[in-house]
Amino acid sequence: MNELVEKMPFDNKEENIQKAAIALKAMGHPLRLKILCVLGNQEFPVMDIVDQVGTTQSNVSQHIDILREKGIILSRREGSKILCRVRDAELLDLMDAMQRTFCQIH
Amino acid sequence: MNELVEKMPFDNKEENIQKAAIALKAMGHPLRLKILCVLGNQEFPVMDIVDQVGTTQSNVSQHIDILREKGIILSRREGSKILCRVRDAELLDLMDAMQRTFCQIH
DNA sequence: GACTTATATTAGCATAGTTTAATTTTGTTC
DNA sequence: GAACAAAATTAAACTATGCTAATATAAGTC
Repeated sequence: MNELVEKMPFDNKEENIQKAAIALKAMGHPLRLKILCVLGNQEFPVMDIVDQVGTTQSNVSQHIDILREKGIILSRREGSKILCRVRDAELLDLMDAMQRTFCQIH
Repeated sequence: MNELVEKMPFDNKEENIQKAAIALKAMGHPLRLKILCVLGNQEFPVMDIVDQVGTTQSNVSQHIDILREKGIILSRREGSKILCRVRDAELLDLMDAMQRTFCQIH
């Protein structure tokens, strides 16, 4: 139809762009990214995260809520604690790639 | 020093987190992400991008400025046109990985 | 140098996101 | 069920972003 279509290696369907932008936006906040880094490939209670990131329980809770809402992290209750973890291994790999791409000297 | 340190596979140095968060935030906007998808691995004048993304020249110009400022895209003048492109191949690879991670059915 | 094309800049307004502080809910232990 | 611990919720204040419309700059053409 349009010769530009063939030249575009990246899918630019509105729906996909929206999805990706929502996820990137969720991760694109220093405190939320720090929460993700603290979690890494493990599962931690909210309390532990609060201790690591250096802000209030309320603030962490709100940011965790955003990450959960956007599907970046999962959480489950265990007794009186809520355990959080990064969604899946694929996302952990992506975080690794992000680190390499954005945190090296260019 | 602390047994948690060894358990953390992800670098959580403040400086790196800041850097990555800034980049992710820049990419985490639908219009900016669309600009990046339109660019792909090619170089295009601002005008072409405006035509593709469906908003005003002023708006595109401002978003391009943000992407440039955060080091996501590069641009150069050629005559009366400004040609834009995604920073480097590594970032293109990352965009590819982002697509896979965020745009597939999970 | 007037006209056109391409891009950038500015200011104002509207909306969204962030943090703080206080309160509430949920679960556990005695 | 009182007291405590863990997490969530709410509201208010603050800050940042995004968009529009208008204007400015820069280069190319006649």
